[in-house]
Amino acid sequence: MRPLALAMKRVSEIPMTDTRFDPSKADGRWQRAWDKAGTFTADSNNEKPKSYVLEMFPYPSGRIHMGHVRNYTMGDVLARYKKMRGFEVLHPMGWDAFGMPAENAAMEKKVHPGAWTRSNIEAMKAQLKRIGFALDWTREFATCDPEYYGHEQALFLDMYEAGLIDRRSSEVNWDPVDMTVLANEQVIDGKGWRSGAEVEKRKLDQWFLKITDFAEDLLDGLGDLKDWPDKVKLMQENWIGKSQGLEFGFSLSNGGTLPVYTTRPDTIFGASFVAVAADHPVAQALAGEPEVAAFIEECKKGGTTAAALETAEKLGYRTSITAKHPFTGEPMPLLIANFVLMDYGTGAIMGVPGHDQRDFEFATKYELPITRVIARDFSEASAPMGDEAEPGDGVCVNSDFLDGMSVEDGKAEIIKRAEDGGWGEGTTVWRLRDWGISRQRYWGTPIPFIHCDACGIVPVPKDQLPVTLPEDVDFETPGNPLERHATWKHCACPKCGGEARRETDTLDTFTNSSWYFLRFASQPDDAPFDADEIAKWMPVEHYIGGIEHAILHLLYARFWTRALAHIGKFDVKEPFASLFTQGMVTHETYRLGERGWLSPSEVRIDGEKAFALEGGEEVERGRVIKMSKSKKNVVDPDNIIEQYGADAVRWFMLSDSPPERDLPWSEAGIEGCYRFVQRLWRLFDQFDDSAAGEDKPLARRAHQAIVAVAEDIEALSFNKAVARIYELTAATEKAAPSESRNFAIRALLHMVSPMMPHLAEEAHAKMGADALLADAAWPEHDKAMLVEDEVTIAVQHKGKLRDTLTAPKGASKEDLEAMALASEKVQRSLDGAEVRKVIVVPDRLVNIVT
RNA sequence: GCGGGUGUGGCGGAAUGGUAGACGCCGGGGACUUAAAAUCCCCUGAUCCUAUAGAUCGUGUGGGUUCGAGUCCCACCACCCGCACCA
Repeated sequence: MRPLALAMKRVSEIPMTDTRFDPSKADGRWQRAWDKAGTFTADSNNEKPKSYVLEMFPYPSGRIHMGHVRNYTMGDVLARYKKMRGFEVLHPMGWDAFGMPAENAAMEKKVHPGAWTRSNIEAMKAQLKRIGFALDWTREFATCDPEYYGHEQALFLDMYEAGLIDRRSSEVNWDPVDMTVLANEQVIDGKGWRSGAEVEKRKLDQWFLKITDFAEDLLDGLGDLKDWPDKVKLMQENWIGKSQGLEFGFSLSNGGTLPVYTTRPDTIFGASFVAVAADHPVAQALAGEPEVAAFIEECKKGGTTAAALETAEKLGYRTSITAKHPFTGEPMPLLIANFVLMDYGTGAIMGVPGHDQRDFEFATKYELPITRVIARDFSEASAPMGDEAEPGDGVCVNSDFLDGMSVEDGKAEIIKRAEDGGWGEGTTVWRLRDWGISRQRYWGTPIPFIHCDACGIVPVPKDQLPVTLPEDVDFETPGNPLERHATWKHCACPKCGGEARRETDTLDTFTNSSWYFLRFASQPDDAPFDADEIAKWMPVEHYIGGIEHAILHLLYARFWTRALAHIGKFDVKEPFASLFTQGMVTHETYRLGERGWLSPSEVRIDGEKAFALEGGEEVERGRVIKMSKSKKNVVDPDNIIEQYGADAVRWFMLSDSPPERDLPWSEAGIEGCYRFVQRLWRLFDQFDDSAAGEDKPLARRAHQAIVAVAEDIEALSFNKAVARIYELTAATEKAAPSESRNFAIRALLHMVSPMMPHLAEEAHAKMGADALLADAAWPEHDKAMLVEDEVTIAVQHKGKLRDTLTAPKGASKEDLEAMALASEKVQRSLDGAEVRKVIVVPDRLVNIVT
């Protein structure tokens, strides 16, 4: 730790004086004042326009980290700014409290997941309070509260009623370490998103939410999300994966029909084989033959990781079956192929080697015919194929009646003929799958269903909700504690009264976060939410969180909102009007041979080099990457706040880096922020009631800053707002006392109040105010003061700057040209050359062309 | 492979087609002080130079459009992210 940091500790013990702001006293004082006054309690019963500012609620892992601080500081500035602008602001906080880590803790530390979660929430809430966030804590809840998940169960039953929920046997992603099913979205590179274990395929009875019913709607809706990052919209679009093509049947030589799906019906005359997935019924029917069985086994072995797929060789097995081409009637071989996926399309394809790279590689290997049916130009119909497929655009060739047609027309023509002939139809295929939500875990929302031998699957009657989790569970053995609990699952069938069993699966935690924003907006006891309140607050005006939720959470939340609107709960389609994905907080890494990674607090920086505090050896300074426990490059917010106060940390979070990019944490940076807190404190102290007189240039800068900072905040360009505040601060410091200077000081006080609320309140009170600054309005600006009366004109010759001159605003082109030519520097540059043309941009520049 | 993003001083980054490097950090020099901390002031892209002046170069690379390009267009390079045997 650097000497300055040590000095800070002493500083905090020095009483607050005119020249020193003491956050250790002020922070708590104002946090209590806001609490007591209910300053940030949202009230829907007034005429003010409403604004809902929301940050993605945290998982209560134990400690707040810098990423949270950055995320919530941005939201906090927006919430406080909106309030200053006359909006009634809803800015709530809660806890995404179900999930695996609680169960892992239960296994490792022998604590109940609920107790572990509750104590984490308590600790993290205290941390958030210390940062002074303008949150409406009256609406706080945790998703593990029975009231919350009980309402979730009710919504689940409503969705079941409406046919949006399915129970079916399905091949699922099974995580052998967490011993649970995972959604496709939770499988990353073939591994479980939490455990990192290689995911296996299993067939299980599962509950599904029919998100695919909304595929088209979810895709179309992206078009309306004007204030979402294009990147996120694209990721969702790709994930939903709409593709249009033709589904048709091949007549097989064994008498059957094989449905295939293709997006390129225009290339049908280039088809030279047909291939099915290893687990396709046609392949399975042949599994009696030992050779086929062996091949199918071989196909299953291949890894599913990206690297494995990249290098995986295309394998095929040629069956004795042939398929008849629908137009030429030619028999084509049917193969079993490892690259055909059972769960996309029909699990079978027509192979067109000339115009699909995979088919090309496959055909080359198994010596199947490769014909050109698309060419760049009709005259190139007989051009030989190269050593790659040609998947691009062109015209149809060697294709009978399609010859000469564009790819697009060719597609339409084949689809039309297939439909007219009754052997196929144009279809849409989606990449998106239904959302499997069953989890064989304890710490989640119990699925409110009962299995009865006589009545089948029976929903739990709503008056029996919530179905709560049993408290007495053990985590000694792997698997689902609900399943092996002695009594919990045994119950009476609500229909026949006979003996029955509760569903022991719980809901995927992503269901908890799919509607929490609705519960924040209204919290009646007897219903999940109130439609009138929803109408007042929704949609969320600003939603801020990490890019890692671009698909999972954000797609699910959009789906739930649509589904609930679909069943008539309210009239909101999109939950989040604007979305902002903030960058990560990063830090340099330190590594020392055998000792491995060192944390920043174990390292002393000296110029270019770094040394271990313990032992003094030189340490290797590594890349600046996301703060993570494993690399030890973390900085604990609590320690920083204790040293520098909440406002310095908040200011750091907003400074320098644009909010969507990564923010490198540095000791020097936070010290600079602390210095600025103190600098402002001294400036605020110079507010002087007795000062008189006008300082027009300073007043003008203040008015301009009021407008510019507001624009920057609204654009979430906090780094620019910060820079402008620095500029106005410097100008104000230099100015002599005047009424204008007092105005500038007050403007600064108000402008920094969303960012450094404690300092601002303290200074505000010291200036004699008895109301809270948090309730004050954004400063007014005078339009007349925005306009300069003198401007600086750049004078260029040969495209280079030669001189600058000061001219009255609005000076005529002729005057500017004359002034420019009169410049000694310009004349020297011209050196007698003939002026051919002079370009004058009023109030900006003069460019002389010779 | 497909899709997207980024590239500007030592560092983070500013810049409606119009003075590139605002603002912050680092660094250097100075003032104040017995000394230190804190604070304040000045300098700080590179090169040349006859040095309070001036010139040239400079926003990943190469072209183009323009009176004028970090910004627009074309081609390329590097890095980062997402998806991926999706027919």
